[in-house]
Amino acid sequence: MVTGVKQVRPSPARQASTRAAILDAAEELFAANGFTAVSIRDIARAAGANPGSISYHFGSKDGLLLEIYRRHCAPMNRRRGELLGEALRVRDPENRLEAIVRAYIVPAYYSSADLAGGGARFTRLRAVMSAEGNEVARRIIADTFDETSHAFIDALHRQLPHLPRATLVWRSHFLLGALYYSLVTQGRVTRLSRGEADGSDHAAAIEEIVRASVAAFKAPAVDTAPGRSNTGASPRKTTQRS
Amino acid sequence: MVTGVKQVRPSPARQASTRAAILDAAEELFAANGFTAVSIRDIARAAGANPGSISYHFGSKDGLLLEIYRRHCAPMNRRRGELLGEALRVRDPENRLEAIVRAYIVPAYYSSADLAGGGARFTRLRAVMSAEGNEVARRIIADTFDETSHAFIDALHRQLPHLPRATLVWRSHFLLGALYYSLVTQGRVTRLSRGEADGSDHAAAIEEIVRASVAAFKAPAVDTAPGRSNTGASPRKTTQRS
DNA sequence: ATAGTATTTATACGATCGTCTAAATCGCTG
DNA sequence: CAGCGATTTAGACGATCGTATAAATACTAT
Repeated sequence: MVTGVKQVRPSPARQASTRAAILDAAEELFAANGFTAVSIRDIARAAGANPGSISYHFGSKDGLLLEIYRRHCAPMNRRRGELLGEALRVRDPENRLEAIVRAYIVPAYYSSADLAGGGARFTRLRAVMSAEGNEVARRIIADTFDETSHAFIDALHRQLPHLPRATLVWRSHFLLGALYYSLVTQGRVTRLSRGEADGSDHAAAIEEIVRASVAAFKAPAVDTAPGRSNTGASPRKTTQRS
Repeated sequence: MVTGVKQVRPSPARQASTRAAILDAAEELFAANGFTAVSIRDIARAAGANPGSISYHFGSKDGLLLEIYRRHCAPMNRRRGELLGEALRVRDPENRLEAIVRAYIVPAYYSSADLAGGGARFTRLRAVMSAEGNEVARRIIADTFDETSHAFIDALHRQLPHLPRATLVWRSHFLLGALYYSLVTQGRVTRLSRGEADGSDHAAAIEEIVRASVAAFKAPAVDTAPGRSNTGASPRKTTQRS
């Protein structure tokens, strides 16, 4: 069955360039339009390659997606680990919290040097695959990203020991959602702010997310006891448990 | 044709039941798997209907999606308007801010009475369409939701006049992203919290998002002047403008 | 009950999907 | 230069896609 992934060792032919062009094109197209909506032929056309060469290099469409994840996950999470290590050495607790948050966010935009600009593109792709419920992506996330997220949450927990872990998980989840959405729907920020903000300005987005997330993390935990009063919004306020 | 939802109207034929069954099935499938990945035949099978009847009732696949939006948008945004009006009448400024935020969030989970449980499902669908860059959805969002979002941001601006509008747009954007992601990836919260939190508990999710968002909105604005010092995280800190 | 309309059904169409095969071409090595 | 493995190419396969059509059926109104 054409094996799966070839062994890129003796550096043969123009293989490297075609392979990289396919990966780049697929990443861009998947991130912009979703997995199912993009055909093998679309990718081949964008990469200037033959549809058959995609099967040759990656075996299948799933194999191509898997390889896209492979080339990004390791550098991104390694960078996150480095920055988290640096953050934990920050003396001032206030600055340390921000540094931890920043260590989680920044590599999602700028992952590694050799894939210039690819960090944000790959993160956008992750957002789209997550929304589509892609099975390949789901498996990789559980295998690879949960570990990094746990390390991040542990660091937050040491920093904010008065908050339950569940609270930190929720807020990390919101942070990731905000980050994803900022990459998926960039035009809306520009439009709603009437040009006052630029939704495609990654540097600005990072600063805004950091500021908002740090404030969110520092908020007191939600009181989970039943019978809270609210502003009369929810029609069904049963406070169900487990 | 044992459809679930009744529609006691002038009751022409079994039209109402089939039509509603198709809408329900399509909404569920689109929200779970994306637009392109779900075929007309999938929907027909799930709805217990004939593929041809979808063309008959909705003209095309795009027409079906459009109708899904149509039946949800008006009730959801009307409810948001009502709750925003109530929120603005809250005396205490602290509670008023929370009420405003709640007015934006709650209808996304519980939109209207006659579409029980459909609010969260439709919001999840919006999240997925947004991620996929669906053109039908994009047009509807710009036409319908921007107005509601502007009203929401205006209310926030009156409440927090010291913050630039751009800051409020960013944070509203993050709020929406968090909300979307909490509906798209519910299992991850449960998994990362090791069962301490339930990602599918909408009531809990609302309280967590409200708490986190209110805190985020109250944070001071990001200093947009160039040359800020940071904790040494970002490799490229150029603070580019426009 | 019968006529007429609304809806559902079976079926077919052309297009496009992911994948496979075999031949052509490339780039290196002996 | 000849040979050979690596890569690219053109083409075809069956499956499935969205949609249209015409016949069959269900319902309403007279």
